Amino acid sequence: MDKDAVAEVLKEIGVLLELKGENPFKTRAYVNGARTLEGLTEPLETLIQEERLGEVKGIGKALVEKITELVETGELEYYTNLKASIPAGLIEMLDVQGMGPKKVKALHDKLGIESIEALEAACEAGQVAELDGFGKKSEEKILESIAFKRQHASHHHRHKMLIAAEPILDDLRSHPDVIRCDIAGSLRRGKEVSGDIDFLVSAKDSADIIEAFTTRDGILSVLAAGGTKASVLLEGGIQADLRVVEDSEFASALAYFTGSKEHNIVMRQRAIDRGLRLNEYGLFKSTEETRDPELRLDCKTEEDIFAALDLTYVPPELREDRGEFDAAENGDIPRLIEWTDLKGSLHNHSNWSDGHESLEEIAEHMSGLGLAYWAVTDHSKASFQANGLDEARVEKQLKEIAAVNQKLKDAGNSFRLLSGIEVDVLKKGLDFEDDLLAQLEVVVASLHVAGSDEKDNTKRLIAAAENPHVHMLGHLSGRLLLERAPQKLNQQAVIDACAETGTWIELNANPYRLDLDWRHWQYAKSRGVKCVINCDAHRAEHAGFLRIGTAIARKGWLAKEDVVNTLPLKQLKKQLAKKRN
DNA sequence: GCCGTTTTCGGCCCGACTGTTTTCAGTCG
Repeated sequence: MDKDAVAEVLKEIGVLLELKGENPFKTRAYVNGARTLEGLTEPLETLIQEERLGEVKGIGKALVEKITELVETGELEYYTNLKASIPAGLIEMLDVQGMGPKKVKALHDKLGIESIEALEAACEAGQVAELDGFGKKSEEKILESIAFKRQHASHHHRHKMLIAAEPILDDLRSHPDVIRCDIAGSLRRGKEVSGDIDFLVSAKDSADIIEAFTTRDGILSVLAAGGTKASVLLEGGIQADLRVVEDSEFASALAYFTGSKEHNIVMRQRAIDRGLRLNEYGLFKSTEETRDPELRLDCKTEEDIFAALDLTYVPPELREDRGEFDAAENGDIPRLIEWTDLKGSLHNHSNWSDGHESLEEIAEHMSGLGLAYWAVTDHSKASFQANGLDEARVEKQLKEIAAVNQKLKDAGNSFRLLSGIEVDVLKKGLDFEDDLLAQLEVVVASLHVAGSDEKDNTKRLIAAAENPHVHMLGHLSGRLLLERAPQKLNQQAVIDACAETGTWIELNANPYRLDLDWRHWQYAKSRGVKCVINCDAHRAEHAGFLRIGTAIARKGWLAKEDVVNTLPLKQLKKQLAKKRN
């Protein structure tokens, strides 16, 4: 079992223990352990073999034993027994608004409720309101939440959130009463999916801002509206929250509402260690509960707060308690990549396979955006459903790309199309022979049809990485966010193979993929593996994915020099030639 | 369950809100 699968088991143990009513700090220890595993920059197998796993902070004796059992046998008796003792439906019930472990447990103990359906029926029958700690209102809220969950997905892809959020942000910023305004929450942290959009505003007077926010076009319903906060439901079932604060509180409120929760916990502990207290209202010279302005340190910006806690600034994308505190203490926070650093994309499609535009149209559009190059990597013949190219069509397309480039050159335009292929990684090997691949400037190898055997899938991808003509692996895990889980695969083993062979790994910037996942990039970077942020564009407007992919790369701690397609064309070509030599 | 030059036991982040309560437990972010 690989470390991600182990982490998933530990997280589930945490949830199960909560439902059992275990000590909350014990449940947290499991969740912390899971997150620690995800962030390891050394292979888990090595740590186990060398008996160094227990030296990792957050992993003690009990977790070492359990993790070792999982890695070595793929199973864990403790987990199997725990799972068997708790009905699966209880976990699902935690997703209902207002339902936490205690309430789920009470409903199970007293009414024998084990599923959302049973919960709904009990509410409708009025049984829930009879219980201690519940009432008529609880019953109504539970029914409302179940209905809402059925109608709307609980999370939304990043591009949908940005499209919904940015016009609102613009309007808030142009409101005369608004002093400062920003998006907070997971959207600001660059997360691949978010549950809601958080807006933070500082203003002298909040009433008019709340009014404007709750009455704008495109709002399905107002969920709550008070003096300083409001929640609305936008079209598409997206929830948006607004919080208005005093300008003197803006920095601490922005830090607080940006999170993550885990990051905030460490920040507050650092404050305590220095005899201070940090909350959303400020950083105070007191360890007692206070909002006294006299005791408040003057922090106008988030930078000031970090500085007061002896840290350099931590960009929002890194605030996940995955090593940012050590780095910020030592001045080792990298200068993260900006999307304007990118010069092109190396995995894209045209109307030769399942893309929308012709080669000429693509060149015109991408050149117009100010990019320097754009690789055309249509599907190979095994992807029949996508109109994949056979050998003869590849040869023909090569000539057409040369013709388009000649035209650009004659017109004095330095933009270039690069020839290429997204070659299928099949059970028997790559879909094309080496001599054909050698003729193409960019070769992306992608596993489109994975088997059910983890070892076999892993082996196939490692073999692809070992091919000297393959520059990079495309959308490694094959996941579709909120739709399809990753393929059965030992991603760490594939990353190791890429490190050894000098193969790049794509960060597929399609908002449904964002694959390789940001959680793996710190490890890949530590092994010296280079990243390529690719649009996997099927339409010209997909060039905009570069911005989303960059947010994920930043979350993975990547700097400009870690990403190959920040290079100008000449240097990129040199790097492309490197592996083949 | 984890952690520790003030500790191997007794801590473990913080505040608001909600609905249920006469003072608070549970949930949420």
